Amino acid sequence: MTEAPESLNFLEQIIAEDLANGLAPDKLRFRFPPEPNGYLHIGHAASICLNFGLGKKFNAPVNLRFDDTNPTKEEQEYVDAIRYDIEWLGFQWDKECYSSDYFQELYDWAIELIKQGKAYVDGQSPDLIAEQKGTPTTPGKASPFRDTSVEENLDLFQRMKEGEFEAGTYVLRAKIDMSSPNMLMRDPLMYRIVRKAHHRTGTEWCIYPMYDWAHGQSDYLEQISHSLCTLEFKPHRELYDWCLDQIYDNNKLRPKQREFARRNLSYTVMSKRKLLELVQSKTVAGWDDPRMPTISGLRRRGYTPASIRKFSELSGISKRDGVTDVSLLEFCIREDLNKTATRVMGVLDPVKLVITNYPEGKEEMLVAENNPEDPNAGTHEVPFSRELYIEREDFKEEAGSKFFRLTLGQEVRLKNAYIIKGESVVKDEKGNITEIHCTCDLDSKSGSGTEASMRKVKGTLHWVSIQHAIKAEIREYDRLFLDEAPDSHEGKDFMEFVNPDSLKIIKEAYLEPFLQEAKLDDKFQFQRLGYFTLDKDATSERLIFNKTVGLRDTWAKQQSQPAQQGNKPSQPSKGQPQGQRSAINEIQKISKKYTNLSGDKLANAKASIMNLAEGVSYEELQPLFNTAAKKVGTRIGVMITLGVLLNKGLVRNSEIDAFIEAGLNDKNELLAEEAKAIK
RNA sequence: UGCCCGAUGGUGUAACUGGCAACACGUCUGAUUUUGGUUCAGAAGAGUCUAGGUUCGAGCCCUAGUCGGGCAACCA
Repeated sequence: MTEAPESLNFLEQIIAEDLANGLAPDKLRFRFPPEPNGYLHIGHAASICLNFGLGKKFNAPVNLRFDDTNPTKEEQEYVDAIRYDIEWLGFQWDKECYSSDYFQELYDWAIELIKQGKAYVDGQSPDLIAEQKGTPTTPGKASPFRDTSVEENLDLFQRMKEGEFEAGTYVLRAKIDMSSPNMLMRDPLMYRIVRKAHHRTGTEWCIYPMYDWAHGQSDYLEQISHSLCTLEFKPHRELYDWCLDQIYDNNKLRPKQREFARRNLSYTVMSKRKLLELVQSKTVAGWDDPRMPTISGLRRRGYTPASIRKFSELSGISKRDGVTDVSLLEFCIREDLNKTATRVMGVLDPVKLVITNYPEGKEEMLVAENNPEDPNAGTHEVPFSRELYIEREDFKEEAGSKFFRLTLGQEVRLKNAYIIKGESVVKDEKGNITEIHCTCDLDSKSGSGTEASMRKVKGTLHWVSIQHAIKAEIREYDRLFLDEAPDSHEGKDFMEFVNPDSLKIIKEAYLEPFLQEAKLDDKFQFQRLGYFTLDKDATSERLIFNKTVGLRDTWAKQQSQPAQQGNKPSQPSKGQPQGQRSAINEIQKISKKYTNLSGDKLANAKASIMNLAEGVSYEELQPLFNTAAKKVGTRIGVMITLGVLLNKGLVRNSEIDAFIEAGLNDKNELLAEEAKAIK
């Protein structure tokens, strides 16, 4: 009977509260308000999924509104791209709106404000106006135009509209409060003159409203109930409300602005300006370069709409800014593709394998399962013959017992084919392996049901038949930046962290012929390698596949651990290394619950700490002197450890004395006791 | 020097509004496996920024600090 308590994010809670306080459910309406000045990225996807998700959850319409009040930056190209991306993500908007649809209403309201003495035309230079604004800590000064008469303001504003003045000569300002602690309330600009054709209104207007005068009013006109934006707009809320106050009619719904944290992804940047810089500097091939965090880039890379929606869902919504690890995004796409991608075989770094006991000239078609996760996915045929390619790294002449691949004298299975045994290698004069010779157990054909075919072997390799293989270009991508948060370093430009090896092109890889028929949106798993999708540059003569993401690879992980190779950007490693625990960590762990113990258990804990303390250095211990007073257990553990170190000849210093002194004076008897013992 | 916002495992979020700090990713074991994938079972990892206070009881409420972020575009 009791439902699992559904956990709402803070915005859903606000909406639920409004509903509980009497807001009619059919009044709910949301909007996604992009400025058409760039392409959508994964951060926008969070906002899209939030707004459209809310619409779905509360059964409310969601408008798509292009916030197009600045013709110097905005273009139809972006409008089209944004529309496409949202639909591709799987969302449908109710009304398609444009701020520019409201230019007339906005203008009329501005006239009203002037008439009420709440707005004035300012003819000063931008510099002067900025100077008069003051600073966050010092109040601003009134403009000499602040007290211009209503009639004169009306006349000036009219002439602004009619194009009598040059761009930059006059602006309309709201008359609010030049000494407000909120800089945005210091007589903000409402209108400026811009001499540029607008992508929708053409040259009809030469004055354009600013964001603050347009956004809330647009929400109001569309009767948006909840206007959700990112954190940096928080200070705008006061102005948003002020603007609404000027025009608000009690019979209508009053929109409410609320703010949430934007979604950042590790190892990339997310601002349109920086993405544009990557494009313009030719660091990437375009907005839809598969390394870009744009929706179009992710799409080209092979990400699915479902995976991006899942990512947004798992990331959640909050008011605290942070960086979400790309591993979550990768998890989402693997999860989706594992269930849907067709399994195929392709060899990226080939070495020739000859099956010496397989008849020359013979070829046979073998059956390959399209997707083991989906019994209804069917099968396809794959040609087999005496000479194959296998992956170079799948063979070692001599290998340890942990190598589950082909070695001399060992058996492995060729996926969907036969069990083979490595026999000998052919090398060139430099000692490079040019051919591997093996024999195969002709009774072991996969799916034949013979006893031989059921045999357990150490590993399974993917392969292609040389004579049947088709060639293709493969593009593998690595993270675009070497740093987890490339734009978070003061004094360093994010471009310094660009990963020079983010793109690896394999000009000639060998694929099974089934792939000749691949179409643009098809998703494949190249078995044991990863997920791949056809690139839009591909033609039937020249196939090109993008690697979306690799399979999880515990083998590669093991390999790179001891060597600690620097060729792959290492995982973020803040704090303690995981998996192993040092003595000091162990002491902390035991100490934590120290005060809950008594009798034998207490004695045992103390003994363990003293024992572990033998392996602790002063450098490790010293930082723990700052342990919060309330973490008594930890401080006791530190005190005991300190005692052991002092016993071993550690020289006292002021830090140590201070720590002991604090312990002596502590309310906790156990701590005071330990302190006394080493005083 | 002002105003606003935030702070919970390595990361992202929860904690039904004061009651045993949970979930996911990641990490590590083990089992299964014709993908070193998937799946399954398990583990480690948090004294909830600090110091006080209210309370039988505080991640949550109050006070004061600390740290981080935002705010002075004719951008949105």
